[in-house]
Amino acid sequence: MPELPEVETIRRQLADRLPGRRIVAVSVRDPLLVAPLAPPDVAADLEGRTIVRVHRRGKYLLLRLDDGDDLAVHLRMTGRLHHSDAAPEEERFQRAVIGLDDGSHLTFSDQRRFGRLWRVPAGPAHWRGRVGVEPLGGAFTAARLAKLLEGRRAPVKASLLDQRLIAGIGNIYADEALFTARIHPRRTGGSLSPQEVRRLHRAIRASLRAGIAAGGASIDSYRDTLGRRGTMQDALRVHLHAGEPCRRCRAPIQKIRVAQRGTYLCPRCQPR
DNA sequence: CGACACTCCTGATGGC
DNA sequence: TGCCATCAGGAGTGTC
Repeated sequence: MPELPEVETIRRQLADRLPGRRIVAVSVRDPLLVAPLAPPDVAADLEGRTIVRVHRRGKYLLLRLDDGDDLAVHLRMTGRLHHSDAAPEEERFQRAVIGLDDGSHLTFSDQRRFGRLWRVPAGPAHWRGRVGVEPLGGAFTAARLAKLLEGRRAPVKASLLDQRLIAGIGNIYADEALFTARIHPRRTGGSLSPQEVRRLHRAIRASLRAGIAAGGASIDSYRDTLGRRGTMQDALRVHLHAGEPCRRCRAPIQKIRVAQRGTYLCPRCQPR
């Protein structure tokens, strides 16, 4: 599932190719993608606009339009964005095809139809309160993380997944970061020592950076904009490795459920 | 406000 | 082999 590293991989690819391109034709095949708006209205609204910049907020990909708004795209579980030089062939899970003035096409496809595409006003106001600090940005310090976790009684993993606190961490990188930091996912945020918070801070950034360097994790359906798989799935140390020996201590990796998510950990390296 | 359950979706999986 | 129930989960919403 696309998390920050996967969305960032897509962003970097599109940032090389989309700025300066004018949208000439929009075909929304699945009304759910743009609900509650109607596909023809969305098409008419976007056609003629020029994409000036490709940026990202957490897991939200943002295409800045020349009228000042952002076209926001969220891939959720199984969404994909594909950029092709020619018009794409019809495919079962195609939800929208955006034709650009150089003849290339941006295709949104999504098996499970959780993904969404919508227009938002540019700037931080829209995201304030909904999307928290960028974990790879300068504002995300160990002190900031400590403040976010201070007094929290929820499992620390639940807080890592809460997009209002930190933007872009999903189930994969939460598991990996907690393993690296040697913290049990069910520990409460408020129970972490300053040293543990520092370890977690470093581990979050290291895990996300590793994911970006690997071009994302293609566990299920994630592909980059050229249809290629990432390689981060091969570098995961606990996520999806239930029953296998821990790489650090050889104890069998456990799978438990935390915050309604399948959660992988080493019970010896990550004691409660 | 914080914590948590519920909901949306559909392909994959497991049991019988 | 076929059928059906269950599972997977990001984020928005509702409840206490």
